[in-house]
Amino acid sequence: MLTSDIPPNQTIYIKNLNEKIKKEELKRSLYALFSQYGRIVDIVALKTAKLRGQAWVVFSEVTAASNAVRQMQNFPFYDKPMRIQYAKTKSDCIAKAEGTYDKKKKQEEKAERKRRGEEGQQNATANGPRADTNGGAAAASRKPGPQEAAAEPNNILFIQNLPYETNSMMLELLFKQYPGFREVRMVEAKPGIAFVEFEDDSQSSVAMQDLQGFKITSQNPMAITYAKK
DNA sequence: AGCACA
Repeated sequence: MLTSDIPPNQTIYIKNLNEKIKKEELKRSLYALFSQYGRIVDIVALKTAKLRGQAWVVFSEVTAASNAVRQMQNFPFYDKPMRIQYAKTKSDCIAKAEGTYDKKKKQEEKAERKRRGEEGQQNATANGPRADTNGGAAAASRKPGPQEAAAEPNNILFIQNLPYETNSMMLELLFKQYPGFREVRMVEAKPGIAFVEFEDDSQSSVAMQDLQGFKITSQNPMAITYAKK
């Protein structure tokens, strides 16, 4: 169709995103959702009139992008199905890494766009701590420890070793991909852990198998066990 | 609907 004309790119372009979500939260959630396909190098999201509701997720590998395009197509994200394509052009961060980034050319293109678009530029933010904070080796104080005695199956899962900034939306996005998902409960007093409830033991087990060790950030593989009864 | 990165 129309979208498949675009050749593969390690960056995916996502549209039909919920425009009410704040930029930083959007990036975090996209990170949580897409890092299952590979290493994410950068996420770009702008809230300008022309660019809201869209985002670019840059992977280190084209294959990761390809899987993401196929498997997350129409995924209900903040109540709206995501529309995913390959990006039309190479991301700047990639060009820079390859040494092919041409600043002059970039500026010309930008001027060109402005000429045609006539947009009222308002930025306002500029504080972007970027979503790819993969070097956050600071926290991660919780050691899983030798807690043998595999608990008996339970429809409720106990999640540990989550990065501090994890919120329930991020976990919900991950876990609701599995049938029988009911809800996520976080414990405000205890950052780094959460409970995720499914309808029955077998459904919770499937999710546990699949998401065991899943990294929301590169430093935090999540540790999933059955909750104690 | 809309393809940026300052």
